[in-house]
Amino acid sequence: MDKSVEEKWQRKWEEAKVFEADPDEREKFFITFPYPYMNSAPHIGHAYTLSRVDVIARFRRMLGYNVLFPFAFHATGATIYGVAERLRKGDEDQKRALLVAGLPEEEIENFKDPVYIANYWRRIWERVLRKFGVSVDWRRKFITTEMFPPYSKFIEWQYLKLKEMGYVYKGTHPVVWCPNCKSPTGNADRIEGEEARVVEITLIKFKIDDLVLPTATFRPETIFGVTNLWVNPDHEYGIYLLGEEKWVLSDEAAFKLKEQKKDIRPTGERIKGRDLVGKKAKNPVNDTEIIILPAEFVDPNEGSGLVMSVPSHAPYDYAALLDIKREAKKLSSEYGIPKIEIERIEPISIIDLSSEGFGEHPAIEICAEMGIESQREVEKLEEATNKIYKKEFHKGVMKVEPYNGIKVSEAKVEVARNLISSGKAELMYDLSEEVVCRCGTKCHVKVIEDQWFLKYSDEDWKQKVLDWLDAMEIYPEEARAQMRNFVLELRDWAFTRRKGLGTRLPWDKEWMIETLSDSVIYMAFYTIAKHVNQGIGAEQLIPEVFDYVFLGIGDPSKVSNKSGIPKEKLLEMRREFEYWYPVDLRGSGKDLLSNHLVFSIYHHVALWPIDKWPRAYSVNGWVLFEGEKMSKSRGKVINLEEAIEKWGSDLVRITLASSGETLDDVDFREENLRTFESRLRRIEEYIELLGKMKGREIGRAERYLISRLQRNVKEATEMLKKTMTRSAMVRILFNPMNDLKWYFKRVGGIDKANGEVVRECLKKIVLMLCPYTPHFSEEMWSKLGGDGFASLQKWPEPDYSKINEKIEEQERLLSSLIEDIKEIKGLIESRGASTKKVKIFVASDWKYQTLSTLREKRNKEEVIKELMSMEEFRKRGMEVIRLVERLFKEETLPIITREEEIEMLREASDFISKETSLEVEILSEEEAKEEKELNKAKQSIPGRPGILLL
RNA sequence: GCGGGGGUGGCCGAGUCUGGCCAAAGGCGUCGGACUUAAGAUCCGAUGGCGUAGGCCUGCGCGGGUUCGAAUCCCGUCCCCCGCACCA
Repeated sequence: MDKSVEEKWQRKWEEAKVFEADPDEREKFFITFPYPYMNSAPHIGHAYTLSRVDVIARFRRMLGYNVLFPFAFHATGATIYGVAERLRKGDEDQKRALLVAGLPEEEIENFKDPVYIANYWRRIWERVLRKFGVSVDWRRKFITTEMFPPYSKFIEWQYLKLKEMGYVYKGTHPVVWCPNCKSPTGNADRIEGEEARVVEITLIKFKIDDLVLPTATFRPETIFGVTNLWVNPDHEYGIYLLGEEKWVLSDEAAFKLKEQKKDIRPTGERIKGRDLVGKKAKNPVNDTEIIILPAEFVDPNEGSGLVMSVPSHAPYDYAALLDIKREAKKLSSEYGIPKIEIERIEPISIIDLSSEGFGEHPAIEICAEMGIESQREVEKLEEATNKIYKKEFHKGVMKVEPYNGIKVSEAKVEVARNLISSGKAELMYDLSEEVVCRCGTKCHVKVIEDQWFLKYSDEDWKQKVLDWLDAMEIYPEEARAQMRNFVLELRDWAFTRRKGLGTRLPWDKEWMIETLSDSVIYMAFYTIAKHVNQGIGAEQLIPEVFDYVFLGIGDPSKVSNKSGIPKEKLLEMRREFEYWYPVDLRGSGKDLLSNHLVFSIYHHVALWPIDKWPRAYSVNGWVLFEGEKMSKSRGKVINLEEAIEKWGSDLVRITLASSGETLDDVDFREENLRTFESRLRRIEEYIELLGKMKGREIGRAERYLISRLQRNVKEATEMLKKTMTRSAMVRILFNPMNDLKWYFKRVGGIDKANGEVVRECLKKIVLMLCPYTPHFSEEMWSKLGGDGFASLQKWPEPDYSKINEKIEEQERLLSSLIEDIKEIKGLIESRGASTKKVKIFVASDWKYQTLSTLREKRNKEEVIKELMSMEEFRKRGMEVIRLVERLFKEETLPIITREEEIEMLREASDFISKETSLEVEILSEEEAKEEKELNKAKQSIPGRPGILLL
């Protein structure tokens, strides 16, 4: 599509303010796209979701809705801020990344200012989106953060509201922390340990008098099976004060605990691991004396640096025990432990795993099975540990009091809770694997204090969200379950950050409201953004204004006095909000499924009554380019503006919007784009050829074409209502084009086609394409002599009365007849014979009678009985029965009558002749004479005449 | 680990809820033909295998089962993808 043509229509739309939406008497449709983050230019990934949203917006507009599609820009968060900061520090990698992404060199200096960055991309976004032809009402644009103070006022109002309602509280929580960057380290900020998670470890306090030996474990329930403790003899431990208690800890563990806000102080005393060996500690659950033994597998970096030994259920412990026993003599002399103390250690079985075929000591069994004999067989031990851990966790049952009979998975939680609450254990956080920050520093878990939380765990609140999730429309349907489960698992949300751009928490200015939390209800802001942009100052946007406009609380005169906003304006804003809200459809990528979209429901549910909650969500997958994942790091992101320059907006739009409609990722391929290009070109050709189409008749072929078109219109309409932009495309473009092709062939050439019928057909196709290819459609619409903008035409209404099942069936029968003839012809000719003529025998009348009897009865015996009661059938005997048997196998019985079939074939005989290059003769079964003819004629059934090739 | 979703023809992708019209829509690709000096584009046709008459065989991850009949329902099994919070 010619670029200048696209620009022409964009200009015309703008001049005519086609997409500026204000309240009126029509039914409204409010559609939104999550505002994009301003750290890059739009790429085809954005454009995919965007094209789908715009298709729906334009479709709804054509359906007669007053459609509002606004747009805004998101700048909240630490990413933009981080880019600027890294540039200020002279980070070359950052600079290179920006240049690779296409940023002009001279902008680098400017990019040291985060506000500049956001504004820079924002200008580009708006420019590109206009080129993309999205039907946005730009009067309502805005950007988040304190860059645009009215927005901050809006956010402040929201959080004051939530606090008032008791949904906000202050607490602590653990994060993965980089001590160098002094900030939490998200998955994307890590060179190592992207999958790492914060895990909870129980530190169980064994004691030697008042000295605490905390052993770290993931399996607190095994405390009942402890036979000894393990210490690394070569390691030096420190003695720390934890509150009132004296703890033996590796220094690493002490550091971790300190970062986790435990009250921990060094005493300066040190103790060697080997000095602990042979000592006896008390098991806190039963006061038994537990001997401390040396083991080299104990890693001071993990947990506390001390471990309890449960050889019955932990392969490592059993393997170490084997080592120890083997060297009992040596140990005895080295550490002065009586040999007997070592020899008499016996595994204590506490978990029943017989359901999995294990006996008393699963760890021993698996070690034997895998041939593990020493703690040095690390690889095997890891595998064995994993296996046993999983099996016991899922299938194991406790067999010691007071947990006898309880599943391990439950006992584990119980035991830990009881130990901790009775002061016999402490909770410690650790990482499931090592994490290294992008800056190269090793990370650990830090507990952040004074953090502000949104109480998403609140039962009533959560329940309301779940209920609404069941009630609202979600496309595709499978997204619903995902969101639902996310809500069920959702804990409280830490919604403030120390760093980045955003809006400050109004009552605690040290904190910024984080990026997902300031974007939950901003769709409401669109409804008034137009007025704000016309000159309402941030200082006028006092909470009372929002209370009134969004919630209808307060007296407009008083609010006007206090805020200085004219009362009329306030009333208008209120009316506008009432008119547009709620959001009718929010279309997004699947990345927002398990966060933003859910949070948005949460906040709507909290602040508004049910009639303002979001009506529908539509979610789609990512875009691959030529089968490959786009990735910023590899510089393989397809910039939207470049794509538009290269291919034109319409082709990019239609290719994207037609590429998918589910959560699966889609593939953007140039070859697909070329397909659309060729189909569009063909439409244009057909339009140009309209003058040559001289047919006047409305015959079978025309009725078929019209019927098929109506069917496609109907299906496309239904699909677009469900945001199925891909499935709809098949009905809008591919099917109709194939039908037209058939039609032209059927009537014997373009010049014989009925121009008026084709024109109507093309008009409908052009209009239905308009949401996808608005520029092209506008251009074709004017070529077709249509009035006004195609974008503002009425969406073709399916005319059910023109859907003609009979005609469709007849054309189907015709086409399969031709296929059959061709197949036979091919077979004959493949052996060198030639063909010249086809005789077509329409079935005898009694066969049609059989068919209609069959259709009424649907029961073989009855049908046969009834037919056999008639002399005419009886005399045919087996022939009738065979036919009934055969028809019974056909699931769809033709609805055609004999007369219709004959008429259809007569009418189409020239066509058949042309298609098969054979002379055609239509006969009835009774007209068959010689044996060859009789044989073939006999095979005829209704809808499927006998064929004889000569 | 927990949760969600999948495995369909050379590829992408419908169909699965509501079993039969499904050798399986649509698109891509491939092959043959037309056009062209040629290539490309475009158009026409074919595209699971076999087949001297419209048929037959195989087939929707794998193995079983239910049924007159299964891509569709049930059981088992293997494999793959996505999310899991301080990244937006």
